[in-house]
Amino acid sequence: MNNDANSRRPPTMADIAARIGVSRQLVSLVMRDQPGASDETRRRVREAAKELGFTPHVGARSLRRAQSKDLGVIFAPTHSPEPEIVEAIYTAGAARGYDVMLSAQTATRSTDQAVDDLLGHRCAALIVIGSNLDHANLRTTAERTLVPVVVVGQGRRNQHYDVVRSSGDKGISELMDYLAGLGHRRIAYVDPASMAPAALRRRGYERSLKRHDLSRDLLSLPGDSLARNYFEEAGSAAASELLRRRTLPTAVVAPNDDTAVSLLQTLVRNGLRVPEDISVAGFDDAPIARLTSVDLTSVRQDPDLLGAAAVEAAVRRAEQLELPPRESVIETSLVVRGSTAAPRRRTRSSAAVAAR
Amino acid sequence: MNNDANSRRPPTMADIAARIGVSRQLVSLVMRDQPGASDETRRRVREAAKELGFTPHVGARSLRRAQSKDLGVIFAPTHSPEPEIVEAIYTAGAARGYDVMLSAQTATRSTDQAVDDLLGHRCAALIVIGSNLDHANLRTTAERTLVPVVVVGQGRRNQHYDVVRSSGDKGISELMDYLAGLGHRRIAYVDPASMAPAALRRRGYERSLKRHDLSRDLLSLPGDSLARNYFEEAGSAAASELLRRRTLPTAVVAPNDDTAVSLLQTLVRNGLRVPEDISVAGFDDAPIARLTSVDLTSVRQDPDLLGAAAVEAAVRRAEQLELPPRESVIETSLVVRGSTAAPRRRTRSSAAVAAR
DNA sequence: TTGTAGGCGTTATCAG
DNA sequence: CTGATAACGCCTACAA
Repeated sequence: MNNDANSRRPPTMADIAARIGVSRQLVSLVMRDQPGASDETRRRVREAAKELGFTPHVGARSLRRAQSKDLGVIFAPTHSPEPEIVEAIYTAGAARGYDVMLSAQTATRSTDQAVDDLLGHRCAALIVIGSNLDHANLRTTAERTLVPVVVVGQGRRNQHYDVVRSSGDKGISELMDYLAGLGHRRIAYVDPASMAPAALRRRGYERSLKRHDLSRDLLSLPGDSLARNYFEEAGSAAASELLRRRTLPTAVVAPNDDTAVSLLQTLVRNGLRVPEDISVAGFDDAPIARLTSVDLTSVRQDPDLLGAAAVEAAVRRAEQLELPPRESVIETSLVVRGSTAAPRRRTRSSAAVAAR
Repeated sequence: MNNDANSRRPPTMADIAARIGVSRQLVSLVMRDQPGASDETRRRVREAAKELGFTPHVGARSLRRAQSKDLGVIFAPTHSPEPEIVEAIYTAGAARGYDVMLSAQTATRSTDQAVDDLLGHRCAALIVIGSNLDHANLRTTAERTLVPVVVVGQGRRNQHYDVVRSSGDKGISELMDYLAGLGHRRIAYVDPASMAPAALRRRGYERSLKRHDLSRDLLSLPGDSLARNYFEEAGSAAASELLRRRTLPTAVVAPNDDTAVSLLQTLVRNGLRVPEDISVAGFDDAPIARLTSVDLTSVRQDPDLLGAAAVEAAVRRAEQLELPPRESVIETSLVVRGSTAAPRRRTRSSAAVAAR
């Protein structure tokens, strides 16, 4: 009855046109929602397309079209806030009429491979999320690309690519203001040495110390940010270091939630109560911070806003290539949860630890 | 010196050919590593390609080529084991000469949209990871697709699409054997009602009860698996229910790690010690289980094997469409960590809870 | 080893 | 609204 098994060729616009007796270009018009077809014809075209299971060939389309409407996105699928930003990019892109093409960056697949993949599809712009490339590499990439590049999460304003990041310094400052306002006088800060956006956040801590006349208590953790579970191990290590002390700070801040949660859990497992004995806060407001069983105070870095800003930057320059790249800074906001509270009057907590 | 700002057109094979004075087809030959060009010519072509920043237009290529070498992958970027499976698919696909095209499934982007996206690129096969579609929908999708569909993580053998899943029932059985072997006689099981692969895992629990002559203790949790943090909330809710009891089981098993970790944390926050007072185990061996501060015993569901099996199924049917779909079952393995131990002789733990 | 010719499915232009 | 024609960049076949 049907064609044989080898008629696996997907239907084309010509097939639709033949089926309902109109021209190919009319079908094309309808598929693009362009004026020039009657409502009745539109209906018949759409109906036939559905019956045949027609899907436009995007390769042919991009071959013919002058300009692409695709945003290429490079991301690390298993790296904490990146998938959320990707979802936001889909939403923001759709709102501006852009499709999204994903390309993963993994242990066995370099950023350059992902770039070539997306360039091969002739994307209108590239959005690179949390790349492990440094500025020199990113610059080289942006130069060979011919297409605007937007870097999300790291970097500073420069003339080669757009930068979209959150205001980590101000976010940490606000968190410190809140803790100091609660009465905390000794606030420790965990610093995972090899984390790209960490420098900015630490600056927020350092400046807050002066503003509130607090003493500095920096726990610097070495390591490789690409190593599996680096952030979590940094949190555990910081907790262990604290637990070895005779007196504890009344609060600890970490520049990401993975580290903060790991720190918090290690403290709790060792008999401390949070926030009664010690307050803990993080950065990101990652899903893990929102768990009712974690309930971590954190500085929210809105993935939706980051994604939207990245799309805006990409579209802006895709449509006007001569514009210079910009830097977009996304405001953070403090999310107070149950892991922080006013310190106790006397440092009974440290006594409790010493007694263990 | 150079062309003007509007010469943003990416270089083509013709440009390369013109530059070094050879024919376009020779360039094509070289780019495809086909025989028919001298080594010297090859070198010059590659050099010119690099200088010009040439990237082959995959749209044009797919338009011309008879068969595609792309695997389309549909996944939910923020859903726990999926990104890891995606990474594995990249590796396995590359080993077989296939590229990977990703398309995300989000709260605002349906599976069908992702399917259309990938079909538009004329992928050779579709791999659908953890879709929220039921069998009827998946079947309809597979039928309209003309291209083989592989479903990862759920479903049973059928004649419309391939199924690649892990042996959840056997995995849970093995875990139960281990716990019973430690001396546990009362083992509770958390069952998030709306989780796709949960039914199979629960069957493993049920069967183990008979084998070890244990009494059944099933905590059934309602909810919508697409809701944010559903699994975590299920874990917290299960913990709360346990804490209300006068006597506790000596062990609790959950069919995924998110639920198990949330359960564990809630128990710890309420003063129980794990594993001294109660053992907790999960399923997935997700990264979160490996945190030193969580250290959760779990049933490992190897994302690399799942990804490799999915690629194998996809390639197999892409290259021989007439073959019937198969079901591939990936063996799980028990990963014992610190959250499980032999129960205490007397149920002091329950007394401790009652005293709170 | 190189050249010539044609076509993949779509978009675009222009005259009817 | 249709029909004719061309083009996008690449691949394939075949002839030189």
